Amino acid sequence: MERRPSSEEAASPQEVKSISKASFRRLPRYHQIMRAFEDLGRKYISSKELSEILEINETLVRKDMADLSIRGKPNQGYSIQTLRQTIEGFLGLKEPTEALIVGGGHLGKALAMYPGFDNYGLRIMGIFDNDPAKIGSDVNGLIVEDVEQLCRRVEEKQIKLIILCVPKDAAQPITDEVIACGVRAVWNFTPQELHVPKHVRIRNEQIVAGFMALSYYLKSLPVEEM
Amino acid sequence: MERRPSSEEAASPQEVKSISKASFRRLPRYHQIMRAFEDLGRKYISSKELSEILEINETLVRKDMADLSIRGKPNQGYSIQTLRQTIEGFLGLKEPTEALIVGGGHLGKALAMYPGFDNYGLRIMGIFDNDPAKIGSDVNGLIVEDVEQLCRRVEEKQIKLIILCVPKDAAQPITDEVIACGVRAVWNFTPQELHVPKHVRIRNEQIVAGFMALSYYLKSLPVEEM
DNA sequence: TAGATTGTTAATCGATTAACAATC
DNA sequence: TAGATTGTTAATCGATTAACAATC
Repeated sequence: MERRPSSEEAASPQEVKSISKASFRRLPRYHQIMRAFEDLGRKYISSKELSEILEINETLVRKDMADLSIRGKPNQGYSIQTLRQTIEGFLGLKEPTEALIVGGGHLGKALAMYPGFDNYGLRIMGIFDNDPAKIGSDVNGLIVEDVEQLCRRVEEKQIKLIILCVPKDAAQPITDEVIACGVRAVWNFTPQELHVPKHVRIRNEQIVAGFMALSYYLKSLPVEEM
Repeated sequence: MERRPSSEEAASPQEVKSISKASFRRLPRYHQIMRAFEDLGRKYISSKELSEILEINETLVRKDMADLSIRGKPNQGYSIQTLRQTIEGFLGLKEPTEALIVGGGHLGKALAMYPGFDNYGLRIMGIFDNDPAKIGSDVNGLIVEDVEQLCRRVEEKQIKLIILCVPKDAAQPITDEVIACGVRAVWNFTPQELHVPKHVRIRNEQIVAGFMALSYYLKSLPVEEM
């Protein structure tokens, strides 16, 4: 019998034409929720349930599904597996992404050891520092290398992504250097604003931004509620 | 001579009535840029310059300033110091916020040692774990305490903010526990979606979300550019 | 079938941008 | 003064929501 796509078949990345910015930003949370529900053995989830977890409107969830070209089943909802796989396909999480970490401080080490990255195709291929005391030490099976070697390794392994965990002042020079060697994306954990050519993508993880939002909330609490 | 507010005087928090959500989200980046420019000794910055750094429209910058009740000087721009102080006042960064870290793994340690928090009034008052091997060890001058003591410390010190760096499965139970002891905000570094009462604010730092956005970009690069 | 749920269109809301007058 | 820049209003754009028909 000929195999036809079932109504809740995952859209391949190509099938997802375009997606709104706002919808794009919600994908990681959808993905995480799908993983949690899969662990619980659930097969379907309704837009109502999703909307309650994400604290957004039910219609918005259905709009997001439509953007992803995912079709649900009346009376049942959306296939959890399909939704997860569609997001993974769309974001390219099924193909591996090799990355190097620059900076062997606490944060760099914490990221090198983060066990979850595997699930998203992120492979940490090396970690670099300029401190002789750190060079040669073992981090989760990786040997810390001299940052002098960084560019060579980028070229050898055709690395496209750098994870930046260096002190602020080193951020821009290292970024310039690795871009010259072919890097296309920088995951920036420093508080430095980086300047890069148009073909390079930056993602700033300004850790302190999260605190600021909470501080605002805590400070504006009515006194009697404190 | 009577002191009158100069045209670029900082608005006190009360003076900033309300601010759009989108504008609120930009405050941390404005703040960071102001710090960098102060270090360089600059006094004023124009909306054009800011718009270029942030890659947003010039008018939007002026709208944000208006939201913050900050007035610029024609021909000069906005006072860097005023802008920084207004944001700090608005977000409550001038008053200290005491917090406890739960989880003494790599990430918990990295956060406990993060030197930048001081500048934002964030004071890490303790770090907790349930692993006997970690309890009693020193992290940046703090002694890791047994998580059994957590609630007691929250109450003693009237802690309102918890920084959560525990394994996924421990996230919800610990959250429930500290909320019962009076905590009002949770800075969640675990990938667990948390359920909390309405009066508690959550900030999720889903680390992996940043990677997903970069993965999408890298995977959708035209082949000849790879 | 009735009920639950999806899917889509039109209306609304909020954020951004264009245009231009006001100011130093 | 001319030029640079702010400040504000109206127009536009994009995202969200309400309403309701379609489906199992």
